Amino acid sequence: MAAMTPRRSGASVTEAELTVLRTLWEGGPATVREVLDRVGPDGQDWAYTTVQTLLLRLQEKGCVAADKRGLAHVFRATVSRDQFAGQRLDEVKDAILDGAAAPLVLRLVQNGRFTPAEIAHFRKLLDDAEQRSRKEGR
Amino acid sequence: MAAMTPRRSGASVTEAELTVLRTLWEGGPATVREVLDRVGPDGQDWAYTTVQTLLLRLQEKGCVAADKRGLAHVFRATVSRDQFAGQRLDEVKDAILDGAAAPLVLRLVQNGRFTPAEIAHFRKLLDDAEQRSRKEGR
DNA sequence: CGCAACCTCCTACAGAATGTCGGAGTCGGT
DNA sequence: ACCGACTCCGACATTCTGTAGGAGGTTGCG
Repeated sequence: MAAMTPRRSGASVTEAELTVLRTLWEGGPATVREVLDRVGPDGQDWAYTTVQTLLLRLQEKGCVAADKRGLAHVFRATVSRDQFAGQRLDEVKDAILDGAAAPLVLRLVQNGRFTPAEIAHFRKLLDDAEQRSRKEGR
Repeated sequence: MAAMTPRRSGASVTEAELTVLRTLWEGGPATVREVLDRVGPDGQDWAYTTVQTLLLRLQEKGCVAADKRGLAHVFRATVSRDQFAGQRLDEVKDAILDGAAAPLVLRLVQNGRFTPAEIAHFRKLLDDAEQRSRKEGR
């Protein structure tokens, strides 16, 4: 019996890692200890090295980068929250819908709450999209 | 050192499982052997029981159901492709963006290609969304 | 100067998740 | 009774995840 084929290379940030990543998005760059302090109030009772490992793995996955400040490393997210969500979104779109975006837009717009400004923005984007499809249409 | 905390209850269909699920979406209900025949051309050289296991696990996860036809089971997806993608979408939205849908709509509409009909539909939905926000606004 | 307080790097490990079956037992037709 | 197709149950090698421990370097302070 053959063994499991190697897992996909890139992404796939885990739950715990995501928790850490979120603290960076929400509170900005931080050292291991700072992250530890940030998640503490949320019930995460991790050991110092646990946070460190998580940050390390996140670094290997390219989601965070570290700068030296004195002897400590200051970690910062290298992808914005929106970019990150966008990647995940594309994975869903491509892996499940073969790239079809319409069903997702549909759901999002039907269930979501948006500010008038956001709605106006979307209208504008739709105009652009319409232009694109018209232009490429012939 | 404590062990890993139990994984989230519901979803989380794996790669291999998704491959199987897709054959059901694309080719309709099928028996183990039929699924096997469907994935063969795509390079998947699985053993009969492998497909069976995948289908079984998918059943446990509630994504497919089986009906008896003679002695064989005919499996069918219990969630549509769109529903499934929608769930995944919501996971991304909630886990990463705390429920904010706007960034996702933005990306989707900016990068996607849509037919005039789809665009018209989206416009309509935006009108509805606007109504909702207006009504609830005061 | 020597120690306490921090930090980093490397290694470890238990349990769950995944991918992949094998084999025993059952059912229907020839 | 035998063959082929099916199902059910169990198994296992790897990898992934969560969670650390411990050795060893820095540094400010009494």
